[in-house]
Amino acid sequence: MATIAEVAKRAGVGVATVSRVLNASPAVRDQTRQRVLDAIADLDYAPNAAARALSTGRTESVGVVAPFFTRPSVMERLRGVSHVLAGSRYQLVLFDVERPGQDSRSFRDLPGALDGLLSISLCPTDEDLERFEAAGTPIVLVDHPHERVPAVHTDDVAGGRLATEHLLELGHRRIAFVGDLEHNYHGFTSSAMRRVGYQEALAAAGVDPDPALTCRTAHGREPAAALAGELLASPSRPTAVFAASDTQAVGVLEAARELGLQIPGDLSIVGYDDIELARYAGLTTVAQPLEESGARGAELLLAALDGTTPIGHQLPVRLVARSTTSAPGRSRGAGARQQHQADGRDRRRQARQDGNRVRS
Amino acid sequence: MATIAEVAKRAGVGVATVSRVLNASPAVRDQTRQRVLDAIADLDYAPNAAARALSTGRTESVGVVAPFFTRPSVMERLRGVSHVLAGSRYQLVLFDVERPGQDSRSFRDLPGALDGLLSISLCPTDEDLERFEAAGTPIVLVDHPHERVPAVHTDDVAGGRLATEHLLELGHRRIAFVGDLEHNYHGFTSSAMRRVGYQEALAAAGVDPDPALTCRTAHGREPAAALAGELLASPSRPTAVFAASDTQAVGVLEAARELGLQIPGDLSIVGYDDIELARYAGLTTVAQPLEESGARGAELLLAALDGTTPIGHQLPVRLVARSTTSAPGRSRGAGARQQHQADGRDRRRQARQDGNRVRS
DNA sequence: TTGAAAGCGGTACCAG
DNA sequence: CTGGTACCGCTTTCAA
Repeated sequence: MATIAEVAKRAGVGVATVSRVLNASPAVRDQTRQRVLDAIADLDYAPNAAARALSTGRTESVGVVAPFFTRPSVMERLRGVSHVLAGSRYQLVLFDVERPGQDSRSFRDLPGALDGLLSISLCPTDEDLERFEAAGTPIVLVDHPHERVPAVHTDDVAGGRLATEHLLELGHRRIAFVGDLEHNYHGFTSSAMRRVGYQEALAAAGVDPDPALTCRTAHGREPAAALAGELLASPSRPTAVFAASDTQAVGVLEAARELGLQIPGDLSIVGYDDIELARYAGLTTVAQPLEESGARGAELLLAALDGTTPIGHQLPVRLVARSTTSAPGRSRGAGARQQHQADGRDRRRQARQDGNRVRS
Repeated sequence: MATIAEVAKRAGVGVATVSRVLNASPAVRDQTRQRVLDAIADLDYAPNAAARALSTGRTESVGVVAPFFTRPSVMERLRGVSHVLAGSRYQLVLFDVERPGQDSRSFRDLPGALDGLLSISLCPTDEDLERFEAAGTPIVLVDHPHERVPAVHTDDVAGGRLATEHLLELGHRRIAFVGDLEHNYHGFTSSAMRRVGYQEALAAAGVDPDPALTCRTAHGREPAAALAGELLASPSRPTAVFAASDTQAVGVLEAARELGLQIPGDLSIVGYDDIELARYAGLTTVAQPLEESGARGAELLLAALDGTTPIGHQLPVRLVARSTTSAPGRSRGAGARQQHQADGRDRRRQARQDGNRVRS
């Protein structure tokens, strides 16, 4: 690979001039620039990114950390991020945080190696944050609110409430919750928040919560199916299940079918996220703009990289009633495209209408 | 951010020693090592990736270029790549090649900035290849065969044949093909190959091909739905459609339902890829191991990075009959879990059984 | 408008 | 085992 020195020599100029041409500096005579350009073409020269990074202190790349890359919801967010970043000069470096520990190692080294960081669903520790701040590396959070860091998030508690209220309104009283294990490292809290919303809604309706109906298991369709298998085999089985994610909801759906239960006649099911699959499974769910959240997060990060101080904001959630919910004991769907709007958006930011439009 | 020099000073040693500790060289007395380690901890030192890259010539990162990041099939492949890479020391730099041109720019600079490259579904030009070869940067292809470059691929022609034969066996004669536009830059050829398989199967069955039934449109559910809408409204509509991807098949499915057609009674549909959605849509499809292909590709690349010269191989495809196909005019599914096995694997490599196992 | 030279923060060779 | 030092390739003053 040719170096800048070779280009300079061939063009009969100094390396500084080549550098100027490379960086589109106006302070180069046209004639000179052309000689340099020719030399670059002749030598098939391409600048060395590492050398440039070392010299400038910037790497032209942003990191995206995402847990559970496996999850469709994360994939959809990533898609939004990728699209926005593809239009910028930054490269996207992906950190798949599947197992704990893996990330803490990375996080330490990251500030120096990256110009910015987008954290999806994960919340960096205060220590991590300090490190980034010290290095002047901006961070933006997606799917996790934060006091000090710009974040694009939704109100998971409100979402959980929404799902549960939908079931309550249909007449259900024995409503189970199926969510993730909550001893997550690094504050992956959405399932827990949705559970809180669930409990709030039950309490508000004066329904006595049955602890046996609040279930948690490893994320994924199969664990949820296994759990639901037991739950639904019980004589005191619930008439409805609110799952903290569509993936888990589909697991519950499978388990129910396995047991010969009619959906929604014998069991109503509400999911969360509205991933593409939910639409095809006809799943009633709490929808949030996944791809958009990623895109917004990336835009915020780009803005931060540009020197501005972006402020985060909340995206709306809404209930999408499909065919997995109905009144208990009935066999028809919830009927008439019933859609509750409930964006838990901060009222003080109500004005940001344009920023919060829901694509439907 | 602390530098190696500061650490050295604080530990009372030379920078070389610190570097040795950093790189786990055994040639350091334990006592000295400890002093250095302490200094590192005190200063909260983290090595600078750019400096290291400049010095060693290696960046510890591999690029993954993927077109149409939007496609579920690509996402599933990426998932496999990510999982394997997460277990290595390499970082994953993602290149989303949505629009042409975007990539050619990148490709030029890539060899220097990356230790290796994994190209998904895309085929680099010979020129690109030369550049990588010259830079000693290994490339591995996923979903695209190649003579000179290790690749993990499937036989798309065989897959197209498989789908079409399935329909022919059911008794269909008017079989349409719905695929991507074929004037793709950079050799994204799978749709075209599947079409060839379709045509071969028709010819082998002695069915006169009707050019009006071979359709191509932009990739995606909606374009396919629009196309199918016209195709199916025609009085001489086909009794079956083979779509070059599940996404397009779902579009056809929607269009058919829109027209009030019974599936599979009035129209049989076969997709391709067996993405997660296919399972829920009950779509008959040609399955290929998507996630596995990504994982395999990543393993190959890791092997190449390790100095070995890996050889690519072919992964099997098979038909999965679900409920969108039946004999023409009947209203039931294709029945008894009929599954054709047809991995178009190179017979000379037949021995590599272990490497080609199908997960079902 | 241009060139010389001093870093940027490591690695690795060469002495000792 | 350890330290000094010459690069790695580019950017960016500083002078000319």
